[in-house]
Amino acid sequence: MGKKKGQRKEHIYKVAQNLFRERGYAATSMRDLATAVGIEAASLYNHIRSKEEILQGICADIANQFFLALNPIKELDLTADQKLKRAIHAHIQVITNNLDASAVFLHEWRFLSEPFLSEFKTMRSNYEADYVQIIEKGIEEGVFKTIDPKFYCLTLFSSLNWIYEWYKPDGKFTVYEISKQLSHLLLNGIRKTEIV
Amino acid sequence: MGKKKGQRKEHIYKVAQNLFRERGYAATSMRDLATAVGIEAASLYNHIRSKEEILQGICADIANQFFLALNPIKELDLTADQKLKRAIHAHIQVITNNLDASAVFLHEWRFLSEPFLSEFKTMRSNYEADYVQIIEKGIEEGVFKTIDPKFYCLTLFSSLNWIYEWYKPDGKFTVYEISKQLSHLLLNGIRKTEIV
DNA sequence: CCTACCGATCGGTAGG
DNA sequence: CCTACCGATCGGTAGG
Repeated sequence: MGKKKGQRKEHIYKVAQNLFRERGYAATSMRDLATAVGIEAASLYNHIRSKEEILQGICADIANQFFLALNPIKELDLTADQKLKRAIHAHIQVITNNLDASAVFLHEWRFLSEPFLSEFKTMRSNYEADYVQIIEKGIEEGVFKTIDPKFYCLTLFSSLNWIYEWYKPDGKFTVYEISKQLSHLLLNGIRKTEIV
Repeated sequence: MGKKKGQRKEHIYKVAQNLFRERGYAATSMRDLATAVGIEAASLYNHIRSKEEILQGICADIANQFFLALNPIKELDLTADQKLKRAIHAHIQVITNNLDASAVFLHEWRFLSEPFLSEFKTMRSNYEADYVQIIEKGIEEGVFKTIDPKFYCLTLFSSLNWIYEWYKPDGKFTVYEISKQLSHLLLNGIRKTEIV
């Protein structure tokens, strides 16, 4: 019984992730969601408390996954560029394993109400700070150029967080190839002979 | 008289750009817009035909600006990396000169109805194709590594199109500095010694 | 540019 | 999980 109800809830979340991604959170009605699930709108409330609860669940889940992927890498005894490579790979894996949910996480978080909105922003700041730290260490070690760490970090994330837009699980690139090429590009650029 | 009405319309568009960016197109009501403008909701319709007409206007305007900025550069007799640098600078200028409108253009276009939606997608494809062409030429010329042009292009745009999120006109970086640093980063990476 | 109002749809609840 | 329904709000119109 409890198991069956959990499965249904799971299903509602999966469908919601897809609809919120495709149409946006605000433009997706509970009737849209119910129809896609195959039940009446009122019946949704036997499984979830509110529309926003679904959004909260999606955002918390993805946030958690990002930290679970990054935390072990932080402790490793590696040079900054190797550490950054691993972090990039971990981040890409979370996105490609959760295409719909990642898209919602990245674009629909602004519809969270307090205190979830503030929690989200704090969490995101912490995550970015971890990356900034790796980059700062790399500059100290002389592995990286003396670029502004925050600026580099924003550029890096923009590239990583765009992947859900074009990545296809059965496309021409594997996750490993994307990760390798993106790391290479952002670490070494595309120009053959560097002009200083 | 006609001039006064045009000014009001202009003002409605400016306010709409800001609201659509902050709250999203779907979550912004015509009453929100009217209140922010300082009139009643019904009065908006003396200046605009519909909510979507505003979105269409914003998207068309920004699309036009991107092409106006890029077209003259395409004809120039420059190496691919120099041409790409100029294109990047032009693209960044359009975004930083139209922060609200660019954000709407980049994220709210999916609420366009047909035929505007199809027109938008075609236009965007053409713009991307212009960049791909520059990159392909650079690979032929031996200026660029043999990276996948489409892949590089997507990464490039993701970095450029993220700028509106953090750029502040009175911030620590000028538009010229951002453009220079971003070109440098994406052309040369951040690693000091390239590992092949 | 306003008041007054339209039908449609919204998130959610009552009660079974 | 359903039928029936709530008050609120939506984009937009009529008429002045």
